[in-house]
Amino acid sequence: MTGLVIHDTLSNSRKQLLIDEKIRIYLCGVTVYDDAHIGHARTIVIFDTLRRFLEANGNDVDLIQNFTDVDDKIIKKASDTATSTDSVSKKYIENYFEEFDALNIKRAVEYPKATEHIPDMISLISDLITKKIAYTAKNGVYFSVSKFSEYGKLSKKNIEELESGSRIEVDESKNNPLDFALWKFSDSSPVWDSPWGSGRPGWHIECSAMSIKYLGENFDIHGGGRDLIFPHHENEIAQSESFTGKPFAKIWMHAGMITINGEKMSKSLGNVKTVRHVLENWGPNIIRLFSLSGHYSKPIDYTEELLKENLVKWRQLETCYYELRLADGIGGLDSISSDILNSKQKFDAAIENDFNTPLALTEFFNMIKIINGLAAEEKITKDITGMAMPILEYMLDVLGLKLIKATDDEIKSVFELIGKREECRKNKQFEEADTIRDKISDMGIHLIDHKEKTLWMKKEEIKADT
RNA sequence: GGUGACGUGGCAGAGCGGUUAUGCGUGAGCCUGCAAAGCUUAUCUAAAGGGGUUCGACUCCCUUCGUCACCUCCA
Repeated sequence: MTGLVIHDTLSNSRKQLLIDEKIRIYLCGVTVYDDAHIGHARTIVIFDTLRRFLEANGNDVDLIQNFTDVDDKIIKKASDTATSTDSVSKKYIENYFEEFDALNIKRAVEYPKATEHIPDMISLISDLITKKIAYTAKNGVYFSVSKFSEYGKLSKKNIEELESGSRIEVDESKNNPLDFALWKFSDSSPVWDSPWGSGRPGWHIECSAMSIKYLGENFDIHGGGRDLIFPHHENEIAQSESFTGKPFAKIWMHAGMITINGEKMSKSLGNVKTVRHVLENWGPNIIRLFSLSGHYSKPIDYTEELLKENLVKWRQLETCYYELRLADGIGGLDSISSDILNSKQKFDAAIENDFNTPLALTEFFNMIKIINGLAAEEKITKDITGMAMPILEYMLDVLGLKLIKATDDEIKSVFELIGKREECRKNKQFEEADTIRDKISDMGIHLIDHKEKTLWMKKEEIKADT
């Protein structure tokens, strides 16, 4: 495969993802100075799902995601909390992995850190200075925007308008207010030596240096949140293309923001929901479903209603999985196999069509409805499980969803208790039967009484508080 | 002010120049000893307003209004 088509921000058109032996993706990660929030989670879930889809279909994916671990905000946090910048970034990187592992995000191939790539940045900057595209001024080394004629091509801005509308405090030492820092002079920690004086790198240069280092000069997809289009990605293009003389990323893919009451989640508005908080209250699966419930390019409003809707769907999915898994009926496949194959085909087609996950989820849950409908009639057979389960598991894998599995001990005791309960029910000892049911329920296991038999499923505990 | 995007039924949310998207919610029912879960069925026939183009527009063009994002660190 594949026929994957993605909307490219730069050309403002849909582009086919061309596949050589490897698909190389660079995702702009987080600045590690504070807790990650649900907005970070959505962007990362989107790219994780894209990567999972490609891999599930037999492609080799090189996904690189950086950590920005040198930044003014980290410095501020360190001084506010009387620690070092290292310990600040270390702490939040640890938190990051804890939370995003819990979210079932596949680890990137590499998580390069800015602080570990200073020499790469310095050589890139040196080259730009040699080419007279960058210059040294009082406060640092700057990229001269006027030397890159295509500046603004990503964000569709033109330089004159930017200059007139600029709200940046004008730094008189710069040639042009739009010029951005490649290297900032400083004597206080964190600080590195450079040919131009001690200091630290500007923000944008790390992504140019690290993406080129790990993925080459021209790679497949460069991703991040929409809010990075300007200035971050615009500047990356300017630096990288000036450096290599080649087009940078082939496809620029940008994820929409999470909003609250229609407004972007941000610190200044005080409407931030941390990943940790949402994980505690809704768990990883609901977050993933929620994150994919709208098209990746559009905003999603964080509301209890939407979360609850996804919780309802999650419960249907749990039922479906256990109905399939515990099926022991004998019989044929009926027409269901073509329905299920159809769902799989539509699911893939939706994702290939500019990563249309809301449509893919519709197909996914449509398939679940078909299976659950059959289950309600007690018509699930081993043969049906044999054909449907691999497809269900494929979709679960692509979506990064993970069902809670019961331990062997739990399964053993559940079987015993179900047997006992059946006895009680036969003897019309309903109080005892209900007591046993409560006991099973305390184990997080839910019983499904069919006509002929009782099924069980281990349900994920979800508090469902926003 | 500039740039970009968007405005679909109570809510969420796709596609498409001419066929019911779909889901949630809500009503009724089935199953059950009772529940839960699940299922079945019904329900809303929606496209911000105004102009065009067209045999025909939710889908294309123009315009008014509205919303959001970016222009400053930001996923």
